[in-house]
Amino acid sequence: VTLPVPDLLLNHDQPCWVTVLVDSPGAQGLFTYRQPEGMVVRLGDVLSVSFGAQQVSGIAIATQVDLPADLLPTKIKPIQAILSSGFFPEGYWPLLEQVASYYHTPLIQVIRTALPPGLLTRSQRRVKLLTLPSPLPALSKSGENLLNLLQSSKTKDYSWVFLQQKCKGLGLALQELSRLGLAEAYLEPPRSVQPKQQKAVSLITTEGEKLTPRQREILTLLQRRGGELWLTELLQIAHTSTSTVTGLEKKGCVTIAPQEVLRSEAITPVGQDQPKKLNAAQRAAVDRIHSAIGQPEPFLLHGVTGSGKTEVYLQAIAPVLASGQSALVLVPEIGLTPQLTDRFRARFGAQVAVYHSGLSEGERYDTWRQMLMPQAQVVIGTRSAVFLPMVKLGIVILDEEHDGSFKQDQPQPCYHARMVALWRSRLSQCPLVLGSATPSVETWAAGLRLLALPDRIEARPMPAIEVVDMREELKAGHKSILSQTLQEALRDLKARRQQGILFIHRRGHSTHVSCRSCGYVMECPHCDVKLAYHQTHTEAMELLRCHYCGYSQVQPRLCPECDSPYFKQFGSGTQRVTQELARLLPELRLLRYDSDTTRTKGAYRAILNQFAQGEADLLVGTQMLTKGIDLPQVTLVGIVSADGVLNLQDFRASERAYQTLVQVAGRSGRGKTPGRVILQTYQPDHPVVQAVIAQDFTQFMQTELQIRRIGQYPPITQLILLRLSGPDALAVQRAAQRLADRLKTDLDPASSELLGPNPAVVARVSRRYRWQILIKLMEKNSLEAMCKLPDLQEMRTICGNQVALSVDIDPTNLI
DNA sequence: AGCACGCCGACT
DNA sequence: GTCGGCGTGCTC
Repeated sequence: VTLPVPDLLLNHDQPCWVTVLVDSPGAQGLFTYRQPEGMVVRLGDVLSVSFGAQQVSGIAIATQVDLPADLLPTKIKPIQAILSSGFFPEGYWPLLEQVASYYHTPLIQVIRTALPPGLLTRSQRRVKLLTLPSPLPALSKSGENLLNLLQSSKTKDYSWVFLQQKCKGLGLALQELSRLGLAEAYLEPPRSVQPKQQKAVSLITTEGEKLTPRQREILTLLQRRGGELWLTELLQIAHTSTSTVTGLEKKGCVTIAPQEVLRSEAITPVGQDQPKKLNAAQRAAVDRIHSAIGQPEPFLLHGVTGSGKTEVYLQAIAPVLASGQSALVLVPEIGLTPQLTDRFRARFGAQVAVYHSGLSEGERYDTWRQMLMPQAQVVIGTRSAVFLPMVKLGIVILDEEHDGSFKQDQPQPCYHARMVALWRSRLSQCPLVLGSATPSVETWAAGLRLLALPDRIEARPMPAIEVVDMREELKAGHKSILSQTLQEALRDLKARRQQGILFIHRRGHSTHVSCRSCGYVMECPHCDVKLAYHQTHTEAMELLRCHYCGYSQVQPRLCPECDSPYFKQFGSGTQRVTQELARLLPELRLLRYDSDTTRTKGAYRAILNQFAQGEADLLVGTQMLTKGIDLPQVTLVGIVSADGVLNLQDFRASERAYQTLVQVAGRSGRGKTPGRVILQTYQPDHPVVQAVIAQDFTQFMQTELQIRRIGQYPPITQLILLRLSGPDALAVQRAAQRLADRLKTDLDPASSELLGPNPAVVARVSRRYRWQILIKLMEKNSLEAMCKLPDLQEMRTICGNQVALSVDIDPTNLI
């Protein structure tokens, strides 16, 4: 489909048929609808149409004067409603098309990803309980079952899909209940997010005949407040009621009209901030970005930890805003970087908006609309923000560009925000700045213009990295997981009233639970993975949770296999370390910073604030500590064990380990006092450890690229991962085989390689069996070399309807 | 997704 | 001989 220029009005002189891209799972495609009289549909509008038995959303794509010959006019249904108009700015469609074609995803699915959630909707079939007669009539088994199920719900109302899973023979059971008048099925109409309206009172004149003293009072109050107030505000300030104000409206003194209000996150007031003085490298970087304004030039801003990248972003953006254009700033996880948003707000004030999945549907909808306004704005957002419809985009910044969360690997499109950002910069003719202390191999190899910040700000030194060989510790008879060196350093910390960070790597996210008597390991009943142990801090309950499907259960006291009481979580990083710390250094005050303690909203900020105010000496945490937190008072970073990071089995293992270690180490010595890093490992000679100590990024990249070249891995080659899954193991395996056979005939063996089909590493998730096929394309000429795959629809047909297929271009997660 | 249509197995 | 399961296909 080629999408239209959105602003064309449909022609009303002739009978007008509208081609609609319908959003329905089974039938993504184009359907023709009639534009009813009195309705003005614009191309690009989000519509509500009836489709089969349900109401679905669709996008107006094109118009036709004549109906295609194979369609009878009587079959055509009218458009039900326009849900939203003008949601796509000019020049936006090519971006969606690019994403759809590169990532082999149906266009409507790309649109669904791009638009704020809740805008595209469909009707839902639901069942609700009507009455409950006290002498219960005789019911069949399934009827009784359904009745009980409905009663157990608070709202006495369930979706059809949900009941289908719970209740065998649902159709029959419902027929029975509805015959007796007990329950009924209904179609819930689609409900889409709408702008929030509030009544506003505007002053027309303070003069009028027969005004009461109270009314005069209100008018002067309104005048003093600038002539316009929300009705609710006015009522509160003037201590009056609606009737008085409507009285004023009748006398023609004021108007009361609904106005759109924006639902936006409450802004925490932050102080004013002035541009800081730049060092030479920062100055050069800012200047080069400025000279590229108006051109689609991509830059790699490679600045060591603490080199002041944020200040470069801020000053790069300033003239863009001054010229009336907007800036898009992408970050890995907004919750983890409250400090960044604070700095942007302190510099640019109310022009700064945020956009991420933590916002409510209404807030995301409103931010989207806000971005359609022509004035200059800054938006800071996560991956999905790359699709925000900035009208005049002047610069795109992608911070921590190496971070894995920019890649979506779950529903299609499996896009990488960095790639989409590159396309946006081209379509908007504006520079793109990729920033990182540890750029990804892909970006490094792409040969972008390099802006280097080799030194920390104010010429502060990089922290000294000391490696502690844990084998020597053991030989010397020290069995603690905290080496003598680290213990001393921690003691020293307390003595000097300084603060430190202790980094613990937990493989995956957490630890598993096993029996010390028989070796039994708790696994998820729906997936082929071990359950992870979590201690909930609210209720002192021990939970086991599956990270793949969300299943959770209370930790059993005894082993389910052999009833042994020695049934405990195993190798827990955080817990073992905190126990050890309590034993060896009881005077040290700790704060935990990990997924268990930061689960609730705002917890990150709270913990960081506590730490910043000196309520603890040591911050103990996991991976999250690597994500761009800036704590100038930290002088010591301890890495309890680098080994967990080093021993991952993936061609990107070295790259990830290097990034993690360098980022953690970089938290040390960002303030005036020089920092120190103590890295404990059993493999001090490991090349990654050596590279981290040497603090020579270019050298590390050269070696790494060499390894990728020899092993024929990305970015030298390009990967495509086809994931198949379904409830029937054999059906999935056979579909994978059929698909692989078909691909073999399509792909040129000289330039590509087919690996698999193989069962996925985690072979079962949520009771679905998973297989995968990996395609390796040997030649990769540009960052976005396109590959020739069979049509998605065709591949899905080969898989059959009980096996789902998803295409992941440039996968980063091969599990 | 939700529904109609149509083909096989268990019951009156 | 019929009822009702569920696999297949269509929805402007």
